[in-house]
Amino acid sequence: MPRPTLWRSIADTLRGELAAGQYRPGDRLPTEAQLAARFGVNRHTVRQALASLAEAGHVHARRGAGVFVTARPTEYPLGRRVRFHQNLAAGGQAAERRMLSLVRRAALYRSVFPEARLPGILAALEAEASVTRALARVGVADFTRAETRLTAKLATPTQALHLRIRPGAPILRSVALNVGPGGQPVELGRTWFAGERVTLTVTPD
Amino acid sequence: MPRPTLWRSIADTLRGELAAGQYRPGDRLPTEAQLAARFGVNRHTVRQALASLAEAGHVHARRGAGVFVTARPTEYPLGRRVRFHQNLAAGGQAAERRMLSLVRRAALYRSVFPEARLPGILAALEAEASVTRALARVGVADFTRAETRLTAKLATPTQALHLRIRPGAPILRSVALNVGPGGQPVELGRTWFAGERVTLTVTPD
DNA sequence: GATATATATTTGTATAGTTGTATAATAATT
DNA sequence: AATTATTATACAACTATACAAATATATATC
Repeated sequence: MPRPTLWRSIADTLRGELAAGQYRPGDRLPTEAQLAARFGVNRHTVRQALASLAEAGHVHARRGAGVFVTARPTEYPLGRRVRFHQNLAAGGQAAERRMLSLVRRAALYRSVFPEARLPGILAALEAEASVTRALARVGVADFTRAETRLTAKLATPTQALHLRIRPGAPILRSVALNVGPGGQPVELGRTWFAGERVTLTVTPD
Repeated sequence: MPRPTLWRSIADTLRGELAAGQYRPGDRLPTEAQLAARFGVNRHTVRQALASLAEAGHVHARRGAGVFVTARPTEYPLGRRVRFHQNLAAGGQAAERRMLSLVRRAALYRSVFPEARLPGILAALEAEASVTRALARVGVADFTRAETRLTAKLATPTQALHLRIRPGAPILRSVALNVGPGGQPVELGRTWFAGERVTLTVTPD
């Protein structure tokens, strides 16, 4: 059993996204620099993860061009019972943006925006550092928290790195649904908190 | 009172320099090797000092990069109803009567009642199975939830036994403060949920 | 349109430095 | 004598930086 290192957990994440069909055969993966920013690690750490995927035959790199998903994935040694599910893109989940690289505090977040309902949201997010300001740019002047779901999880190595806690430490996952004035959902924000250092307080008010 | 050891005095020195503003939040400390040279000790002794500073949240280390001074955010303004704040291990519990009762489902709870303010509450609890009815017996006809605090923890073996999960699994701890009509606290209830099986949903209203 | 040419991107390689972990040995304390 | 603190050494994992090599893309030129 291999020790859980950073590059291994990154490789696992990418392998999972490949298996889920998030990248199709022949597709180009994000550049090493982009992946490094996404996971908040050095480019070499991503390279090690990619190297392990390449060794397993899942991807192959072309110098100067990029890293590509192998057309015919090699035989899965587990047999014919192994099936992978397509990632069912639920309604309006076209645009997804990760801002891991920007956050270096006691919380991690990832947001999903309905691009069909909010045209130009991606460009606005590129320009603005704040989600609120980006939403204002595309016409959503105000939004309120419609629902917050909370659950406890264990920190993955990558989460642990960014939250400055040890892997396996308890984290608090918050999934918040924000809606606009008309009640239409405008953002689905996931936030992870270091459970040992943070307390969430809910007051009726 | 901790014994005065080498690493403790080194930690004290560094903590003093941090407090004096010699290193600002975000700054990188000298490398462990440099600190070891400065104090004339082995690198491991410095590491022990740094570890204690890290545990206290003053610094955090990034493998390969260095040791950095932590910037501690104090509050997370996520909305009017939801606030996150640091868990400062504020003790200060008054004389309490404890009653442990266990539910054979996915949650454990333990309540604290102010006996001085609610004479006879113990007897009422003995007689009644419901906390609400017991409170009604001692004159608290109605009470409302004034505040709920949530945090993630790891299950102790005992909790794991009752929640039917494995020790070390993530659990969600909820501390709810219930107040009577006049705003006086009548119950402090702690509940543990199996984080892997339970999701708490917070909705306005 | 075709073809060079320049420029920016992207992967490959090399080197050095830093923290994390493991093991063992030595000195100090009780 | 036994436990704890400190030292010593070696290696693993990750970061930082720089540069080379191949590719992609736009631009200019014919």
